Amino acid sequence: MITLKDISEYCGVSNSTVSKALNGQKDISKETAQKVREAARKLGYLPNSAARSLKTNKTLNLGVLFVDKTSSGLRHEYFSGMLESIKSTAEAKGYDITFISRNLGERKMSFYEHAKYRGCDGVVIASVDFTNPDVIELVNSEIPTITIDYVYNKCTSVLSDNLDGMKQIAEYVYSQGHRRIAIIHGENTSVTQKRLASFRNTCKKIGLELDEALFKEARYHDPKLSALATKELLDLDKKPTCILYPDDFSFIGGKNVIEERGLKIPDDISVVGYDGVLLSQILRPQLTTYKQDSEEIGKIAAQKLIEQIEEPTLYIPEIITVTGKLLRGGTVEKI
Amino acid sequence: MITLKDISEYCGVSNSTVSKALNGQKDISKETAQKVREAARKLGYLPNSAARSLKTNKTLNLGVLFVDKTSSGLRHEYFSGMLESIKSTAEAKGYDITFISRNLGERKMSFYEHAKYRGCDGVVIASVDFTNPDVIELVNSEIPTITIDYVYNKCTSVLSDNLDGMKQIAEYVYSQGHRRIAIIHGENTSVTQKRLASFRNTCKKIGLELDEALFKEARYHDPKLSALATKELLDLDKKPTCILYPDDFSFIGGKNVIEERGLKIPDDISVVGYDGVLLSQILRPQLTTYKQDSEEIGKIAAQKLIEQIEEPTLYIPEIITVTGKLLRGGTVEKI
DNA sequence: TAAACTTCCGAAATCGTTTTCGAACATAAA
DNA sequence: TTTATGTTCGAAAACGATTTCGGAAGTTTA
Repeated sequence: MITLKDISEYCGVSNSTVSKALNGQKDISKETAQKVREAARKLGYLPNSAARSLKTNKTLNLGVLFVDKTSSGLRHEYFSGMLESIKSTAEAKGYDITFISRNLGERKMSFYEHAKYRGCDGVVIASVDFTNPDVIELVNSEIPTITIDYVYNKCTSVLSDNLDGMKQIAEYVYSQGHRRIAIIHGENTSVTQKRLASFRNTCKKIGLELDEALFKEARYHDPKLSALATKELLDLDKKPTCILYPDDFSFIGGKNVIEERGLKIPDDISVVGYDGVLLSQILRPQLTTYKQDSEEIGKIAAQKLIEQIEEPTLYIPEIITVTGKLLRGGTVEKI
Repeated sequence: MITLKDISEYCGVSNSTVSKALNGQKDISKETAQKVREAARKLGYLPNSAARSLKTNKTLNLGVLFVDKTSSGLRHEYFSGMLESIKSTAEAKGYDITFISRNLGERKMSFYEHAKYRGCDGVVIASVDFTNPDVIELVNSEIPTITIDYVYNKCTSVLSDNLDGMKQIAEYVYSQGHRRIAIIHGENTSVTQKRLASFRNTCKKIGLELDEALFKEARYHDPKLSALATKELLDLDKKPTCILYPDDFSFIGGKNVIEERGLKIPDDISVVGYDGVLLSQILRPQLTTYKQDSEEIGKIAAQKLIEQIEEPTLYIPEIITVTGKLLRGGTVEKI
């Protein structure tokens, strides 16, 4: 392994000179710096990140916390897309990505301990149970953190605009003449709460009275539960003319039930998804849905986290909302 | 930050004693070891991984190389499932996962340099362009590597059994009476080559003569291209009775075309996918497909890599094939 | 010419571990 | 009693970088 020492011997200068030259300190003459850099290249020098971070207390390493209760986890395009985006943004700024988990071998660690042990400069928290004490410990620690789709008091959060999403969906569906709009919503999380609140609010604003019978719960990303909910809705005396699904993938479950009953989308019943995953736009008719900009969310999260790491004194927690876009597919019929 | 020194002062023993006690060396008396461990717990000691790996040259860190040309990358369930599995297997053995990329900040690095810089104890290589010189450099380096779905001479590889997959599909479809079987295959990769070879081979074995007009290429994970290929196939004078798709997701593209033409699956035409992603089993009728065991693949890859890292002297490169399972959905009609 | 700056470089301390080797002591064997 | 053996611990040297501080030139100013 080539170390600083090898270079210094090769160049006939000291250790410190080499280090400084390579790091672009300005108390090194141009000629020396040039000579050192060339030698480094020639010898194939690579800095040792362990040694470096031991001394500097920085690792250029970002943790990501990506666990979820339903364990659909990375299988969900919203998260895998976000991860890709976090990754490439971080890399462009010189940071690597490490997954934070709770158990490292036999040893059980809290998330905080793990992040600390790995020396993460910061952590992106997404798709977890935010009420978990371990998560809270991490957020309250000295390690810079940023959360996605959840707000804590003291750390920056990036939110997909669920208020806007549901508002746009509700308004659009209403504008197409629908008055009996059913909503199948996910389990009780802050995201679900926002979507529901926004739905109720928007309905109220446009003067649509709500029928509690049209509210059904079905866990996210679970087509079977959505199928069940769809059945219940279709069994109602006063059937909905439109069903909003918790996410695009879950919609497939509903779709099956609808088609089983010989109903046609959108002629007999209209449907709307949420997320705007690839699949939704491949289906025929294309699914009307709200596309969450998971890439933008990931990008901003990484950027803000890195800012916070590199300029801690300028840091002010903020809440950043990333709006998505209503994709008007062909699953909502004008009536 | 609590260091060894703090513990040693607290306990009134030396640095080395603390280190040895914490690492379970046996030249420390039970009483001392006990005392030290308690103090460590009480003070909230966490080892500094940078310092540790500086000294030991081990990081307990695994790199994963996950880039692909089509950049569907982690969005593909095959890979996201694999990653999850690699991650949890590695974690159980005390290893973390870091993504390896090529650019760290302004500095362009080769994959090898990156892995070396981060001190990865080993690297899992998947879903990349395996002919890339940078990948080859990494494989040929001193860093333990393991490849997925590609074989190099000197490193262990874990392969999804594409030969078996295509064989099972072909045999099954044949057994259902199909004689004009079209195959839409992915771009020219080693995976595609294997599937094609297996298809041709199986057909030959069962005495089915091949019609080159029934071979179409459409990039993986690209429903539009599959739709195109499907059109061409349906425009043939002698139409296929069954179409094999490169993957489940691409099938959706074909499905649209088929339904546009007023054909019904499986009554008018049979179809088969590949992968066995969640979606495929949600569709109605359920897609007949070959489920690749991406979790098993990830698990074995992580296990073997760790073995290689921890017992380098016992290491012998091997080729491990993970078979999947034919899922008999409802998209292949008996004729 | 002396004083005051600059510019460029190096010695050495330091980060927090692990590990080697020998010391000290106790115990067992001769 | 002497010798050999075992047990338990600590001093000190690494690992490979960064950084502080001061010294030696060379250059400018008074």
